[in-house]
Amino acid sequence: MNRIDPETAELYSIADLAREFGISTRAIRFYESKGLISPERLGATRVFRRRDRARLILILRGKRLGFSLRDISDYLALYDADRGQQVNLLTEKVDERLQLLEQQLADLQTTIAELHEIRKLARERVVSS
Amino acid sequence: MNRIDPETAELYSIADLAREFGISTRAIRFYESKGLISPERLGATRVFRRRDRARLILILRGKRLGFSLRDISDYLALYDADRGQQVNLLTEKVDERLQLLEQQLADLQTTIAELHEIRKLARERVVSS
DNA sequence: CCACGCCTTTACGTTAGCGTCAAACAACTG
DNA sequence: CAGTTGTTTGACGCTAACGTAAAGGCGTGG
Repeated sequence: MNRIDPETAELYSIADLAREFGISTRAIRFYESKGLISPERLGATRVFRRRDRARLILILRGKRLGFSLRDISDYLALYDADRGQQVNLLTEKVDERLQLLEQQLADLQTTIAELHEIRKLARERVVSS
Repeated sequence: MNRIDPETAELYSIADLAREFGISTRAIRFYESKGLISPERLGATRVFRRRDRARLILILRGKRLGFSLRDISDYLALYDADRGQQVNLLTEKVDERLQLLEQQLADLQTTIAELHEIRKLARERVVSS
């Protein structure tokens, strides 16, 4: 347990990940410059492993949710807090996040319901015309 | 039906709404400049009615969901499309929106679940230490 | 009358999140 | 060996969404 298997640690170039996720290499470098990912180097060239790729997925999901990179950075820190963190402080921050997300969930459900309503009204209009 | 009752058409100053929603008057003017709201004028002074206030609520909800003002503008248009719009085109746009929102809903639920998981792991660590 | 508070417009400043060259090096390919 | 492809680090550009003065109009109260 906790052993790293080097065989399964696939390597990705920056272009690989850019292609896979439909983003620019510039964006990826930008995320690194903001400390959201920290790929290894082979000389000067960036080498990404599964961990970096996983983080990228979280970053993009955060963006779809409308979060700033700053927010996403904080969010990633919660994942990192695996070891050697004050647990109280961690759960506190997690709970903060959850509150925000549940507010967002409520907003989202309201909005979805309203759109369904609009569609329904539109259809009724068609029928009665 | 469809009659407007002038008695219930309350009036708000820009400062009223700014205070109520905890935003700046600058922001409200900015939203107007982008065509998201269009208050009446008394001389040069903006006069807001319930309709504008309702729109503001939708705007702020859109922002909490991470949408750009451009997106929100399009969204508001769906509400306006009450009368005299191509119904097909309307429902089409509504459905587009709904797709995005449901993607967002899925992202959100995943994220919430992961955070619950993190909290659970943190607590287990406390117990076993 | 004059200060005070609230309103207006105009305009420049700021931060985030990249896009877009530019210049340079490394490896492969014909 | 020249050319293509992929990488790097700057550095400047750009849009969105306001913040922040600056300068002035309108009404009210002392």
